Amino acid sequence: MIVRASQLFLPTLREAPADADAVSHKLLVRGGFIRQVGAGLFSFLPLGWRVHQKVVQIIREEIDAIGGQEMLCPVLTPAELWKTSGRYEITEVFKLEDRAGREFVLPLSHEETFTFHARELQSYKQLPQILYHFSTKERDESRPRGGLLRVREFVMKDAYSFDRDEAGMEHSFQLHAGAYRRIFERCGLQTYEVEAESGIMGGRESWDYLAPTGSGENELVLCENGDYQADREAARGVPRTPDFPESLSAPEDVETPGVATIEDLASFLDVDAAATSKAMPVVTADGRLVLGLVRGDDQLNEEKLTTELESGFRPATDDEIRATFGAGGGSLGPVGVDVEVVADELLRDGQFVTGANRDGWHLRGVEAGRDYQPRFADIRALQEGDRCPICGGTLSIQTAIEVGHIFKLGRHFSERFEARFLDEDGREKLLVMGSYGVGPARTIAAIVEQHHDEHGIAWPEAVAPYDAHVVALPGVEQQAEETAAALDAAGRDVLLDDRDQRAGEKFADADLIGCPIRVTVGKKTLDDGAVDVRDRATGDEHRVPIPELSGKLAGV
RNA sequence: CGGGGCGUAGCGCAGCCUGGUUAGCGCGUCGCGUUUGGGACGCGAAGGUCGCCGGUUCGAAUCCGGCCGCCCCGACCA
Repeated sequence: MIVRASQLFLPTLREAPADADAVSHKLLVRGGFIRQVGAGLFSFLPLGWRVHQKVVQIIREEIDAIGGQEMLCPVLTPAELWKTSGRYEITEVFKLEDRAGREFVLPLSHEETFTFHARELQSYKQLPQILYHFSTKERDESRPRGGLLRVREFVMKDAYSFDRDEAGMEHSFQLHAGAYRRIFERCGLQTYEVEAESGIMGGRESWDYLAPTGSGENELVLCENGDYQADREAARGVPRTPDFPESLSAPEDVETPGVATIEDLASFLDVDAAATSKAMPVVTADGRLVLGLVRGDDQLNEEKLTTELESGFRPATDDEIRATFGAGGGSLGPVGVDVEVVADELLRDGQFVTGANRDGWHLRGVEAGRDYQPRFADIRALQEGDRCPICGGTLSIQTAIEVGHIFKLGRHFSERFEARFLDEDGREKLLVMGSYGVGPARTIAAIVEQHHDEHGIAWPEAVAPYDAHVVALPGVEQQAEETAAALDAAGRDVLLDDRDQRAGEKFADADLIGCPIRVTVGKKTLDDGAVDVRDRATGDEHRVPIPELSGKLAGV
């Protein structure tokens, strides 16, 4: 196929839009792949949609290969389905009514609808099943950001597996894990498969696929020796051992005027920050006030505490703090107050400095178990400098984009929808489900984050908008056409830049758009009856006679 | 949801503080000419409800109030 740039809707920009921050956002907009319509809302222009479709096709092939069956469910969904599942209350769900007042939901994924259909599965003989579709998802995000990284509307491939038992679900889950690895590999995207934090739903196992990038919302933890990888939210690191002062037989008051932060406290008392503790009062969804306690040099991991409390929570207000502890924020501690204390595991052994619940005072030598009775849990966030839990190697943290997420759902939805089947033993049982999502747009953003230089994008072949970009310089239009035709005959999709522009501008656009090879046709080369073939990613350039083009392409 | 920033031609911006010609600049666009292997040059031209509504004033892009939109940070570090 040959497409002429002179007739293509391909508005490239010399400068990045002022509101773009992420590299992928800037380059996709500048290259004429996408345009913003509103916050978190993007149109895919012709070139962008070609890339999107290529990613979609790769996903389709890999999911089909594990037995997936493509179908299509509606976006507009009766609210009743969501009330049945219990997800109607989720804040990010878009809700609307028709003119008769009937309630609808715009789904953020399609578990409800697929489970609704799965009720037609009646016998174990029909299992397992993998059903999927590509469809538009809507999310009322509090804050869209980073171009394609977090949006309010996007196409997602979501697949659902239905099995007769856990073993079947495990098998379906592993099939998808394999498919996902192949999908990202084919897209030229480096990803890491990590266990995800299950959060408020609790108990469900899920894996994330994280692509390390320059910008993103996730943090990937990697061991220098390659034997450990995790999402920072769920990562287990081995922290350093604190330098404890001499222990005391009982807590001792110490006056600390004006000391509000851990840093101040450590230097004022001349103790290791790791030998202090930090108290964070929170209020759970059902109104309980809980004191979260972590080591002074640590940070609380909100997800972990949510899991531990089996409830979401918010920070306590100043008034609540004052009423419960009799002191302000900087002087709180677990001793002598009647509140539930959840202490991090690291506070189990040793003596720590804590707030005294008296403004301007702290306590030295506070010991869990002796001076207060906490519930212990792992609620600290992993931090740079922690050691690998497997080999003791150094852990690094880098930003990443979550491009895929696969869940073992179990019977959560089948129970609510009463999606049962008759098993071999004659008993009626609930379907055991899994769900598997991947976003092509996010995948594209991640690919750009991983494959670009200062001039623009360098697409991996499998997802490039066109295989070759033929730059036709003035005076050799005829030969440029012949070159494009030769590439086309060799089965390549060709973008032929036949615009009446200067060479520099065409080269700059070619670099920006990022097709894997650029073929320059100009007077300089024509004496040899040849063209210059340049590899976008490496910059290598070779002169190739036109008749040999199709044969030479593989080894540019 | 909290904080900060921004909104002036297709894109990127200045002007606003200190109100007063016909609202500018660069890029892009259109026409003519010269050019033509890394974003050329000359001449000419088009293109603006200064985000919206209201107020102050003889006079508002500029000052005041309200609203809308967009971006960034935060929504653990008490």
